[in-house]
Amino acid sequence: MNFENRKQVCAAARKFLENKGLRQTPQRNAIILAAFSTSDHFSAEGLLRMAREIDFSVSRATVYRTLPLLMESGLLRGLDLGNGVQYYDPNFIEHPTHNHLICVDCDKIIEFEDINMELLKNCISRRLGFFPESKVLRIEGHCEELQLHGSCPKRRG
Amino acid sequence: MNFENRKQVCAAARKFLENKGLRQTPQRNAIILAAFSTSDHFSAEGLLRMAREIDFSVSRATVYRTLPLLMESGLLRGLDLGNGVQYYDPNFIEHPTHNHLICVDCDKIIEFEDINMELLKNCISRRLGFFPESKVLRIEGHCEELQLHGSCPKRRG
DNA sequence: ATCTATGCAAATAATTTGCACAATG
DNA sequence: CATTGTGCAAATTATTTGCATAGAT
Repeated sequence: MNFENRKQVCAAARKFLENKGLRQTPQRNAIILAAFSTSDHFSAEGLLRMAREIDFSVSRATVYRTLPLLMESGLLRGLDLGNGVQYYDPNFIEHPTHNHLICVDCDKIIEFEDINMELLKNCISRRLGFFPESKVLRIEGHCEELQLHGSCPKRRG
Repeated sequence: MNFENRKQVCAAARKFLENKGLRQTPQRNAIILAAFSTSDHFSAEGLLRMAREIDFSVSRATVYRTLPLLMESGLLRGLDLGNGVQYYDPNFIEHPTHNHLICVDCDKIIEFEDINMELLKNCISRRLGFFPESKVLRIEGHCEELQLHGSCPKRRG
C-alpha cells in the first residue's frame, strides 16, 4: 500500500469517527496513523508502542478503546495467529477477501486473494442455506526455505 | 459419530499417552471420555464440567494440562469463535478437513467438508511455494431462520 | 455547562505454574 | 524409592472498567 492510500485510509477512519459523533483527538489520530502506516499485523501492545512513537501521551486504555472502533469501521480486521494474543490486520480495505498462509517454521505470513476461493465459498454457503458475510481462511504449512536451503534463517525457537 | 467410534477415539487417546510414556489416570480418562463423548465444541471450562460429571476429582489444572496433549495427539483441534475463549473441536478425526459455517444471528455452527476446497487449498499453497499442513476455514453469515421465518428462535442477545 | 475522552490503576477472565502430597511402576 | 500426576492456590497475561480529571462544543 503506498503513501497516498494510507493517507486515505486514515482519513476514512477519522471520517468514520466523525459520522459516529465521536471526536478526533491527538491520541486517536496517533493510533490511527500508527495502525495504517504499516501493512504488518500487530497486537494491541504493538500498536501502543507504535502510537507512542507519534504521541507519547497515548495510553494503553485508549488503544484498547479505539481498536473496537476501527474494527467496527471495517478498516481493521482481527487475526488469530494461534497464540492467545489478538492480532490486527490493516490490509482488508485494499484486499477485502485476502487470506493468510503461515509458515510453521519461521512464522512468515503471505497474504493472497483468490477469486476461485471466493466463488467456492459463496457456492458452498448457499448450498447449506447460509448467506455468507465474511470468512477466515488460514493455511499453515512450510515455506520453501527449509526445502531449498536446508535451513530457514528465520526459524523459530 | 456413533458409540463405537467414540470408544475407538478414546482408546486412541489412551494409546497416545501410553506411547508417550505417560500414565493413564482416572482423571485423564474422565477428561478423554468427556471430550469425545460429544460432537459439540467445548471450552476448557466446559470440558471441566463434563469431566467432573464422570469423576468429580478432576481439577481445572489437569484439564488445562491434558488439553495440549490431546491437541498433540491430533485427536482434538482448537477452534476460535471470535470471543476471547479457546474452544476445542473433537470431530477432526472423523472429518479431518472439515470447516465451519457460523451464523452471526444465532451462533449455529454447521460443519462441512468439501473436496474442491481441499484441492483449491493445495493448488494455491503450492503456487505460492508452500507445503500445506493444515487449514482453518470459518465462514460467518446468516442462516435461513431469519429469512424464512422472519425471526430466529435462537437469536443472540 | 455539558458531553466526551483520557490516563491511571484496579478489576476481570482465561490460562499457567510452583509446590507439597498422592499414586504408580 | 524414584518418577509421574494431582489439586490447590498463587502468578501471569491480555483485556476491560471505574473514576477523577482534562478537553471540546
